[in-house]
Amino acid sequence: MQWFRDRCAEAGLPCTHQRQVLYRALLEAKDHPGPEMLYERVKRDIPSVSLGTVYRNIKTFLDNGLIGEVSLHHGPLRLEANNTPHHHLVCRVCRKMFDLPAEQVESIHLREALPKGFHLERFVVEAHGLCAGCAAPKRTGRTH
Amino acid sequence: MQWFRDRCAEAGLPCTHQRQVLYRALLEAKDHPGPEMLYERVKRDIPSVSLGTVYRNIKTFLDNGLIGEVSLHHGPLRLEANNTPHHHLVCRVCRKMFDLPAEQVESIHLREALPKGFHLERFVVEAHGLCAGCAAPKRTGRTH
DNA sequence: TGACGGATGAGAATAATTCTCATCTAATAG
DNA sequence: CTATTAGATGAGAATTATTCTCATCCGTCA
Ligand SMILES: [Mn+2]
Ligand SMILES: [Mn+2]
Ligand SMILES: [Zn+2]
Ligand SMILES: [Zn+2]
Repeated sequence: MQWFRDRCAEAGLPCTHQRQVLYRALLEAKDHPGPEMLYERVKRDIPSVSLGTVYRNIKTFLDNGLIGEVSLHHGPLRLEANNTPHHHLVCRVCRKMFDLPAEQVESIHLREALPKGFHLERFVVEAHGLCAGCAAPKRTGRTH
Repeated sequence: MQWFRDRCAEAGLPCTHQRQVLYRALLEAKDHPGPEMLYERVKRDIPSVSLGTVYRNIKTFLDNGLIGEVSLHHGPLRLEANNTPHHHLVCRVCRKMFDLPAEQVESIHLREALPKGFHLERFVVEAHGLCAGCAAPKRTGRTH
């Protein structure tokens, strides 16, 4: 939590009671919770907190790198008819996705066994980075 | 497309004009489109199609394995404070997620270079399967 | 302490998805 | 080829997820 207060100070973010409780809820969570779940947990300490504040601060924390999103794929469903085994390249900025044939990736190996009880079906690999468009250096001068 | 008609017959699904156009749109798409995008594309051929029909048939196709979802993570945002490098085990049924420390996965190697122009930042690995709860055999007898 | 810029709570607005129901149509039997 | 009918469709309401607006409040810094 001291780390949290320091990062708020660095980023020029007021360290409000709501923010501290929200961040602590996320620190203690082991279940990768979503906004509604965090709202419930924050409400235990601050019954008057609003859902809007939870969403607003989640976004603030993400923008400042205080917390992370579990996946680049939240939001609308995305689909494909391609049923050959393959992985994806994903642009972290525009979220375009490109196919990466499975045979192009060497098989995955673990150094230890998976936790007891989990029944593994397959490994999915995503290459995250910037697509050609998003990696291109900004044009000099006018931006439009 | 013949494959599509055969699979519809197998599954006992009427092979409607809407379904054929929707499936063809997905076959021809290389951009992993979402429901709104598919709706636009189907409307070119069937201007009267409704967005509800697009969503309904997407779900029908998914349930019957005719098409695939790109990721298990669409839907509400999920978050974590854990900023150590790590991957995840993901249950395909209940979508619970468990951490998998990065050092437990041997580094990823490609057999060919990535497509020109993509700037790789990191590989993300997901172990998909069934969690202990979802893998447990159904109790015999009553289901509740 | 006091001033003030950014944060908050309440609730409206928008986006994403699902549901309801009257009507229509693909599949099949005659 | 027509009649039958189970299931599909279009329209739009309902629900869920997220963002926005604004009057008021509070953490920070002088
Ligand atoms: Mn793909
Ligand atoms: Mn994690
Ligand atoms: Zn991009
Ligand atoms: Zn599960």
